[in-house]
Amino acid sequence: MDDLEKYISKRKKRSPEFAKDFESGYNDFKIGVMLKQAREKAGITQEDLAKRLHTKKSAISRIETKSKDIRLSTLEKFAEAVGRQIRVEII
Amino acid sequence: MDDLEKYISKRKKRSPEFAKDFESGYNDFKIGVMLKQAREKAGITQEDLAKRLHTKKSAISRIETKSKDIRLSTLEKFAEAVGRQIRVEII
DNA sequence: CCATATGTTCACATTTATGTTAACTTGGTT
DNA sequence: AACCAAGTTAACATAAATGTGAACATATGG
Repeated sequence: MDDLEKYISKRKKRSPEFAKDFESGYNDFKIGVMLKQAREKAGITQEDLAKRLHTKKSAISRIETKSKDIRLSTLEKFAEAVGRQIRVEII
Repeated sequence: MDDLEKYISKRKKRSPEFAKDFESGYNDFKIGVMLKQAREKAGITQEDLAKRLHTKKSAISRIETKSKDIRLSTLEKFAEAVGRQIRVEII
């Protein structure tokens, strides 16, 4: 069980709401968690990231915790701002 | 050079507009091309697909040819409707 | 403890993807 | 040619992501 799965499992226990959304919807909650971890790994705060993306920390927080859907362009900008990249495959 | 690259190369030659957008923007044009190929490989028409997604063929066409951005949920629904799946990675 | 940095949540504004209809084009068939 | 299926494009409506500011919460160091 990797970091991502551990985090999700922990958060599910704390929040039945999160668990429900996570199971039922698309994988966007997972994406939020992945993005949060990518940012933390890069060692930057939400506010720093917000500045790089010319937005606000509240928007970053929303993406990482509450958003149920996200645009591909947002995903790409976020990833690039933390020094990463997005790969999308149709499998 | 695989099918996707061949198609893109051909379309670039025909349309400088497409070439420009394709190079500069995010990879959403590529996504459109990938989705189109996935649909064709599944052997269904835009209209059939539109029905499966409870939308119209014009919306499908727009996604495949003109859209510069797309929601993750739309991507996932499209892929599922042609019997495929989306994988998103942060690399 | 207090203070400060970091993150969350809410409400409303704005932007933009998507829904929808209709007209048009293209490609193939007879 | 005329016909038909499939795809494209444009215009406008609607829904939803994102922008923005403020208030609140939660850490974390002094």
